[in-house]
Amino acid sequence: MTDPEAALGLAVQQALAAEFGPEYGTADPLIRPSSFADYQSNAAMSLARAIGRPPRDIAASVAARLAEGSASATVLRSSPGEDQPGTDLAGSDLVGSAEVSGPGFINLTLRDSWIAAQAAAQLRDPRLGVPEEPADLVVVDYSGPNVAKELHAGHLRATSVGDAVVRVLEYLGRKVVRAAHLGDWGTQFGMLIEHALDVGQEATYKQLVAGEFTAFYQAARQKFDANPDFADRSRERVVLLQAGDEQSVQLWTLLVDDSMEYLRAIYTRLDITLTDADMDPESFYNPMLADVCAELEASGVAVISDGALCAFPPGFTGRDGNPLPIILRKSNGGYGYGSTDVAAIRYRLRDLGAQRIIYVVGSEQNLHLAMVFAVAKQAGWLTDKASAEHAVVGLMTAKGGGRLKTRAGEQVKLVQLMDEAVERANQVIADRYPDPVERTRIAEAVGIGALKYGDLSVARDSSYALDYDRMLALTGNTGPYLQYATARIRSIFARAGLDPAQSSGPIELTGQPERALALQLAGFGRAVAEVAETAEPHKLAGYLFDTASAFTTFYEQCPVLGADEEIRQSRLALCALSLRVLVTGLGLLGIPVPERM
RNA sequence: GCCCCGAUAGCUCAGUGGAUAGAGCGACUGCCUCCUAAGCAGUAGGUCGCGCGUUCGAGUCGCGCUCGGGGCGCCA
Repeated sequence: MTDPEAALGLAVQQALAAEFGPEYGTADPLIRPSSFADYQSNAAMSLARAIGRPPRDIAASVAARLAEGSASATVLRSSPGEDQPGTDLAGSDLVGSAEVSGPGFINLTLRDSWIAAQAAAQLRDPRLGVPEEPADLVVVDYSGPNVAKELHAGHLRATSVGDAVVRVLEYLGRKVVRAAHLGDWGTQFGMLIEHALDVGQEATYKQLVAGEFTAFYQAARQKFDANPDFADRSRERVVLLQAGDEQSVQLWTLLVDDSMEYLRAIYTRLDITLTDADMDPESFYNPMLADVCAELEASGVAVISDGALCAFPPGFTGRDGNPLPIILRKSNGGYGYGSTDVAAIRYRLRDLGAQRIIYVVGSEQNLHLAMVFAVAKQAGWLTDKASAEHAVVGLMTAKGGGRLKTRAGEQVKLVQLMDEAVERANQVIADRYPDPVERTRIAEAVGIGALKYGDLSVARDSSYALDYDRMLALTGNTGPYLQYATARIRSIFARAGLDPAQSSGPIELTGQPERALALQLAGFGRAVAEVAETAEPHKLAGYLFDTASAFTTFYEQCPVLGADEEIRQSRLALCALSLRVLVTGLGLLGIPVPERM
């Protein structure tokens, strides 16, 4: 099983090396999808100057060599150490035609027999052609839940994107630590505890058990903003809490436990793989904070400024042009998010041994995270053996494009969004399934699928308005479209009384829709690997949509069950492969796949 | 004031320095005696915000603008 782009790239490199010398065997073959052929190589133009010949001449000799299939004579690896088992490059089997066009494009068409063989191999491969990557440890920080605050619509993206990234990394063989950095330890908890003391423990318990986090939080917040005395008490209360004061801890535990129950329920319904063990509460870092501060102060990374312990990573300046700090310990002795974030990155790098940390976090934290990374570098925790990256998540905006204001009631709870999604799906299928249980199950899968796919199918860093019609669409490039393709495939097998898992071909491509589908399916491994590399699930979403489109075209034009036996077997195999790619891909995005719809 | 992000079809968005910039929605025209019409085939719709530059070649890279969003010391 070989990725066509990689196979062609290697073939072009071999041709270049054979024609112009071994130094060109490592040049970028610039393989791109083409509207004039399966792929094109643009290497002739980029190498014209170095080789010292007109691009069309270069293209012509490469094309001639590719067409005659002698490229396999000298086997060159694209880079030393990069071993690709199964990259069997008999050029004569691979390239059907190579033609020069325009200023020096080489239009490359694959042989049908090669594509068919790849599809057959992919069907036999338990990994569907997805490469295996080293078991490096990757920490993915995502979702960003808070104790005593309900998840709102804006949490959806950081949650679904992070979860998709996690699933993809694990599928590729990486070792992944999920970290939902649970906000449970900041000033706001001083505020909440003070408020709880004001209203009494009994009333607090009642309100929280009823799930009215938001109301409770907002009441506290209002007092905090309006009443300086209350605000001061709150800040003092955090210090007490962080120092382990019994009464404070007791009330805090109440808040945490209730919130966890709420989060478990919503993650389960959204099919998010986060469990209790993946919660990475800020309070977890509390015992490390003093030591982190001591270490940074000893190494000179942190200094006292205005009574607070601050790190001033180089290159960051504030409004007034002065160096900008990360506050590690506040002047009253308390710790804030700067402290825990710095402690967390030390823990992840030094204690867990993470080789990569991906922060799937809102764009508004860009500066803060850049400073955290800078401090980690200064401290010597973040070296060139590891990486920390901010996978920026776009902000959800109000209709006009500004901030969503909680006060103005613009914040929509994530649960409301989910309910509405399922309700819309329900309406579409209201008269479709006799069994109400099955109907409910399908509506749930379709609604949640639409919601998640809607968020996962756009670049994660684009900001976006809360728009039900857009987010919950059920037709077109949507989750249900992909789900529907799988349901149709299953229906074919069900009608014939066959098990897709038993379908093995052989595969023979008798027409354009079959050929296009098989070629599309071959790109699965590349699409998955790309998501891991960039932490951008929308690339997989786009790939799956193209795959479902290719399948649907095939479905419309190539009857399966009514075909002659040989063609029937081949088409059943293509169906089986399509089904596995789509189901696996949707699984990697965390989108449920109903059997029928 | 400084920093980060964005501006592509009526709307929402893709787009790896390559040829004639693509989807979906919406609009319009067709398609259910045929494996599920949540579908398919087709039509219309673009000075890729503006200017200059780099390049054989720029929606893509650089610089300067305009407009919008976000951020910039004890909230997270």
